[in-house]
Parts: sequence; C-alpha cells; structure tokens
Amino acid sequence: MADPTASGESLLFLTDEQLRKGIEAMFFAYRGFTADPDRILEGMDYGRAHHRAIHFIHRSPGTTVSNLLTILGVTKQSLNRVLRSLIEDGLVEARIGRRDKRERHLHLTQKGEALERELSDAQRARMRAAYRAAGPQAVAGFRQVLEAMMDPELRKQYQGLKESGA
Amino acid sequence: MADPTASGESLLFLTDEQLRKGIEAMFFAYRGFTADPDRILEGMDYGRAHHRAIHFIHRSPGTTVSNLLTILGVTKQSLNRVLRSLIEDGLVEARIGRRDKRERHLHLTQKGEALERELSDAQRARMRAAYRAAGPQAVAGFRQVLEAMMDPELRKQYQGLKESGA
DNA sequence: TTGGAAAGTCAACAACGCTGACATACCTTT
DNA sequence: AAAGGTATGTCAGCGTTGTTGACTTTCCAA
Repeated sequence: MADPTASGESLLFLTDEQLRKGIEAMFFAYRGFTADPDRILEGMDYGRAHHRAIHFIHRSPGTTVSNLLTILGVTKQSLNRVLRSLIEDGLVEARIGRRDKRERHLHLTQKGEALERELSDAQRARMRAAYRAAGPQAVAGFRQVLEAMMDPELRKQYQGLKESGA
Repeated sequence: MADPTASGESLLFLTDEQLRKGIEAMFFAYRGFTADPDRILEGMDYGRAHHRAIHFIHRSPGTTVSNLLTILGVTKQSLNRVLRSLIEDGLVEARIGRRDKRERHLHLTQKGEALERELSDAQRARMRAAYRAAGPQAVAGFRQVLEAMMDPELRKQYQGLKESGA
C-alpha cells in the first residue's frame, strides 16, 4: 500500500482511518444541515420532502413536475402526494402550460415564499456560521470535495442549476 | 458583525447565492454519499438505518444500545427494530452485560463484519476518489466546514469518536 | 388517426421515524 | 430486607415518505 514515490502528505489522507472520519463527518454534518428546517416543519403537516419541493420551486419558478422529479430523484407518485398537499394549502400554484397543456408549471404563492424564506433563512444562517468559522479557503475545498462526491448525472444537475442562477 | 479589517475576499463567500450553492451541494453530495451502500442493501431487507447501526457497532465493538442511541439520534424503539433483525439474521450478537445485566453489548459476527466491509469498501472508494480529485488541501477544508456545521453536541460525539479511534 | 409522452389517480407495500405501555435490572432510601 | 425511582431494553401500533404496478386522461406529433 505504501507508495514511496508519492509525497507522504497526499497519501496520508487516503488511509482507511482518514476516510472513515470523512464518512462520519458527512453523517453528523448532514444531521446539523437538516436540523433547523426539520424543527420548523415539525408540527406542521410537512417534512423534509416538502422542504425540498419548496426549495427547488423557489429556485426555478415555473419548473414542471417532470423537472422536479429529475432533480429530486423520487417517483412521481411520491412527489405528487407532497405537491397535492402544498397546493391544497395554498403554498404552491400549478399553472397549466401554454404550449403544452399537459405540463404543470409550479410557482410559490406569497404564503409559499414566506415559508421558503423562513426555512432557507435558518439553513443559510447555519451555513454562514460554518463558512465564517472555517474560512474562505476551507469553503473552496468543501465545495470541491462535495462536487467530486456526486454521481455524474447529479453533478450535471447541480452544475446546471449553478449556471442558471447566475 | 462586519469586520472592516477582514479581506474583501472572505466576505464574498457569504452572499445568499454562495450559501444556496453550498446548500444544494450538500443535498446532491449526500445522495452520492449514500448511493453505493443503498444499492448494495436494496434487495436485502435492510436499509440505511441498518447500515448506520452496522457502521457504529464495527466502529466501537461492545458498545451498548444506549451508546448507539446517543450517536444515532433516534429512539430506542426505532433502533431496536433494526437491531432485532440484524440479531435474528446472525449479523450482530448482543451479549448481556456482566456488571450491569440490563445492558446489551453489541458485536458484529463474521457475517456482520463481511457485510460491513462490503458497505464501507464501496463508501470509502467513493470518498477516496473524491479526495483524490480534490486534493489534500481541499480535504482539510471539507472537514473543517463539516465540523463547523454540526450541532455542538453532535460535534462532541464526532470528536469523541475521532479520538477513541486513534 | 394512431402512437407515445406527460400528468395524475388508486392501491398496496416497505423502511424507518415516532409514542405508549411494559418487563427487568439496578440503586438508594428507609 | 423492602419500597420506590431510574435506567435499559422489548413489544405493539401509528405516520411520513419512499417504492412498484395498473390504469385513465390529455395532448402533441408522425
């Protein structure tokens, strides 16, 4: 396993022990990452699935159900249940497509935008604190590793979103 | 909180847009992070909860159910269901405590160790590839940001595990 | 006009959270 | 030693959100 030609430094990161620590860091950090929105949503009839739908509808207003399915990676039956409750409660509006009337273009209502803001404010606050504590260089590394960890198709989704936002 | 002495660079990272990208990076990366073990476990009667139990029992052999509860952050009833199936299937052995007969000390059997290895090999392979692609400096930043993102109590758990492994 | 894509419904099921009720073991107090 | 409270773990049942399968309706395009 030891490669005498490589700089010791770079190989040190690839011990099973280092990798295990990275795995556990992902596990614990993701718990923190979702903790604040989870707290806000508990008590409402909503959960993480609703949060995700709200996030990506806010992110790409007018997106179709199909688009959302691709991004979220769930079945339409599962997403449909979530969307139905959001629409019934007046957080999301589904507009029938002009060109293609089969499509439903999804938008947040004012009420939906309000909840989105509450959720993302909480999540951004934690992210901001973590970024500040770690510093700019750490943030760049954080993003690099996360991107490398994605499945190639998911990475395209992510990068597509990244650009469409600019 | 604005610190006029900080370099402009560090503040640039704190735009809502940057934070949103970080949030979505966590979302997509976590999907990748769990994808390989999920694939291995589908078809067995097991899921992510079983994976987590197996991971931490392997990590700390002889740990009690209570310890595991604290680390995993679920109810004992939920964990119990998972442990019961693992014990029935001969992957985990629960030994009654000597001093305190209420306690169950958990160990992986050979069969359990085999599955643990299969799962963690897959997860480590992805982690290793991501680490290699991003480089040592990025990895350090990755770990710093993740650690800063944890809840304080979870961070203690994480750090405790880190040390006990050394 | 026929074929297929998009959207949605209904039904059933699995994984994994949760609460409540309970049994057993231990410890402290009397 | 007996009594009561705390800690540990088990069993039963429920809710959310994921899954598959079968089906209908609507519409565009060949």
